[in-house]
Amino acid sequence: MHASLSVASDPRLPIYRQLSDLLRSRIEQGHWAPGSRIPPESELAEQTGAALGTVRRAIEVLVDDGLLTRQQGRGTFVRKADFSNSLFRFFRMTGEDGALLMPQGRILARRLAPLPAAVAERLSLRPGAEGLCLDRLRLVGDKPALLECIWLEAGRFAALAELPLEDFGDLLYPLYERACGAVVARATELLTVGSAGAVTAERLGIAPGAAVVVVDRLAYGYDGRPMEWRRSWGAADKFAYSIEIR
Amino acid sequence: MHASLSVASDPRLPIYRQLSDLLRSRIEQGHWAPGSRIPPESELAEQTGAALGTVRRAIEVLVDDGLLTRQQGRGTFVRKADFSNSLFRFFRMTGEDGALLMPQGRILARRLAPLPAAVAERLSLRPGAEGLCLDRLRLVGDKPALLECIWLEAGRFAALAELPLEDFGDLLYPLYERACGAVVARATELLTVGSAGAVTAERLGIAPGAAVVVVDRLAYGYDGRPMEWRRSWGAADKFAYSIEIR
DNA sequence: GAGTGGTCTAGACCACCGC
DNA sequence: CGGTGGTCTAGACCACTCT
Repeated sequence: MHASLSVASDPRLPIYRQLSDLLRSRIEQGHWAPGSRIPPESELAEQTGAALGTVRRAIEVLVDDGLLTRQQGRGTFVRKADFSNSLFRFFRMTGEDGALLMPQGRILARRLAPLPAAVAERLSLRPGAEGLCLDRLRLVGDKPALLECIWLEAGRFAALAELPLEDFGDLLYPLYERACGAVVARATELLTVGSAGAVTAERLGIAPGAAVVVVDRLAYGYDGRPMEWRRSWGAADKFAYSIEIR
Repeated sequence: MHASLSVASDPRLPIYRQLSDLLRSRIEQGHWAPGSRIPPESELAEQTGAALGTVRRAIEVLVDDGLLTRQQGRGTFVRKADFSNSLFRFFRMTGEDGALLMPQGRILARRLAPLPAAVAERLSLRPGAEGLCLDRLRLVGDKPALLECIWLEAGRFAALAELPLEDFGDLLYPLYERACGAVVARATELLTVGSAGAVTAERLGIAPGAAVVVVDRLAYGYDGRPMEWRRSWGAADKFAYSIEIR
């Protein structure tokens, strides 16, 4: 095929696959910024020498992967991940009256310290590398809902080490983007159940030893590399998660 | 379009949508049995008057929905749902050495009784309708792992009321199919965390009041109607579930 | 080799968006 | 109105499975 297709993609793969790999790499390398519009299908077809239907199929792959979204009449856009409610999806986050409430975030503590070995491994960093650790409380309607322990690479997130704690705001990921140019594309989570230690229980306002749901999250950037590790604790009696299986 | 398309499908919808609705209804009405092969795309195209590409797209919808699977060179098949491990996906089901173990099933009790109101509602049956209730223990390596309470419509599953308890085997869904001709297509599950009552704790071999994960499942047949409701309890310390979010 | 799904093309027209 | 994605067609050729 054309030159623009042969950029380090296995030529035995179907063209639409090679094309989607090409587009994916452009997105991951920041060639097209998150939220921005990519060129129209017709233009991509012309540039790559593929038929329009083939370009459409390549885009379809990335839409299914959650990297792009299409909007009829407007264009195709690099998707900005929206994690504003993702952790709270597992928990009931309504007030007394059942209304949805916007969770607040409050940084309890911040410190620079070597990354624990397990965290360093998950972040693909060398053990003992300098890390930035945040203790954070999330509240729904002024009541503690989640306690979070967050680890970041100190160098990349140096700006957060200086920022006044009051300026962190309720959402961290937009802050990462504003202050450090780090954009979260996706994340994996592991849910388990444990029991609250004394400190955790006190901060969450529950009885020591009470059951808590523990969510370990590893967040990745558009380059596919891990960026943030966090562990969250929430009262188990507030936990609910529904799923469809087939 | 052609007559075969206009079978009660909104004509304003795209043809591929109407077609997938048509195929879906045929599957749900048992026109093509689970596991069997549907006619080749070329034949469907000819019969319906649609282009091959349009038929392919309609099939694609159902493949994405999990109703069909394609096999290159062989054909397209009505998918048989395989729930053999679905409940255990949330739990660690390995032995001491980490090897995967086949869970066993043991019926503890069986009785005919009016469906509880909440169960009847979920099964879309009238309150007080006769139900068949099974108490079941699932074991991994001879150790209790899950306790289940299962409700079925008594009429449809009459064969199970007579069957010796030893003949139920380790998996219920294949039994439903063999004995009652009822095939499960999909299910929804709701996970919450609770604490074990005296009886539950004793049967699971855990301390009374210990945290348990509760899974409520509603299983549907190919006709889209609910068929079985079950609630399962498992020790929370064995619970683990991972998910990818974006 | 016959039959099936998988890929690809070239071109047409429609539906929606924003100016 | 022009530009975008959404649908649809008709046909070609490839890759795999089974016999």
